Amino acid sequence: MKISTKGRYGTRAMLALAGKYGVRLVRASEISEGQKISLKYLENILSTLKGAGLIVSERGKNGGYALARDPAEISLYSVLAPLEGSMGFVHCTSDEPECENVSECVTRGVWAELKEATDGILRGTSLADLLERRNCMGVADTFQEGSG
Amino acid sequence: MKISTKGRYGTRAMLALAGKYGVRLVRASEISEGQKISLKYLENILSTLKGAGLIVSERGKNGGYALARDPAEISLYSVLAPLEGSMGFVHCTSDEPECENVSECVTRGVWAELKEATDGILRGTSLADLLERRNCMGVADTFQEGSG
DNA sequence: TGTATTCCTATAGGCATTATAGGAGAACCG
DNA sequence: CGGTTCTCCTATAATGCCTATAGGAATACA
Repeated sequence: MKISTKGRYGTRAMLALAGKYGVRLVRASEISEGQKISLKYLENILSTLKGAGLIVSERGKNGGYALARDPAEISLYSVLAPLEGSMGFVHCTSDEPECENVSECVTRGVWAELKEATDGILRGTSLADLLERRNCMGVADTFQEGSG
Repeated sequence: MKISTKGRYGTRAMLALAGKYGVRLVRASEISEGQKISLKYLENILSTLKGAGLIVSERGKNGGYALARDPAEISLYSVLAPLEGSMGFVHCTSDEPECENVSECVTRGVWAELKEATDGILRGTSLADLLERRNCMGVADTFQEGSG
């Protein structure tokens, strides 16, 4: 029932990039320092996000990362999905659509309901939505997170 | 994002008990064999469920387990909560209500939404509901589960 | 006294998550 | 060019939780 650190760190990194969308590239080290995430670990996460087509990058001096498209066009679902591996509460509602006992499985329906509900929320929330919330909160340029 | 084996096994065990509610006690070994769960592991799970007040037990010969109350009065949430440890998607929406960065935390609101949605479904689904679904499916007395 | 069962505590095993490391490749700049 | 700064790639270590197992004590009944 928990979102992994990859999912949470990745979300924060994406928000950091969203804050500079259309302005400039952001170095991994900037995000790492601002959010207190290990640089190397963050690199792995950014690599996954790039593989998913969510961000673009430029190497070399003055290089860095940027969102591949507008923050309003990037849902939380699309960020979490590649980082979490699979988004189901049980195996058989995500990776493998069925198992030999599907016809007798009473609980599968409930797990599927859970997935539908959460998928809906995550698909319906974009990075831009979250940025807007931040503005309403009148908070600074960082995206701190506690022990969570 | 996954429900642990404890949560899933526990749910199945509770369904097995629900099937005999008001009829007789059910031995752990019966459930273990019927559902292909290690007896010892199942004992641990049943112990947790008993600690949560969901089931009662009798020792000794002819002993066994039974639901503490009507299946209609036992929600899936109440079954999963003690087995899963905490039902939040992040730490700060379950165990610790707040962290020092709560005021700046943009993502917490979304994680809380997820929790509300799933909690609602799980609280709204009772063991009796699931039993009824089984009857509609015209299936036998067991609660098999696949790889999930 | 024997048998069947729950109950309690400790501990081992597995394995995914989490994180670190080192260096290769690429772009810029003087 | 050569130095610097950055991404990028692969491998591997460390951690910790989840999963499972084990042995035996307590209890009930016949």
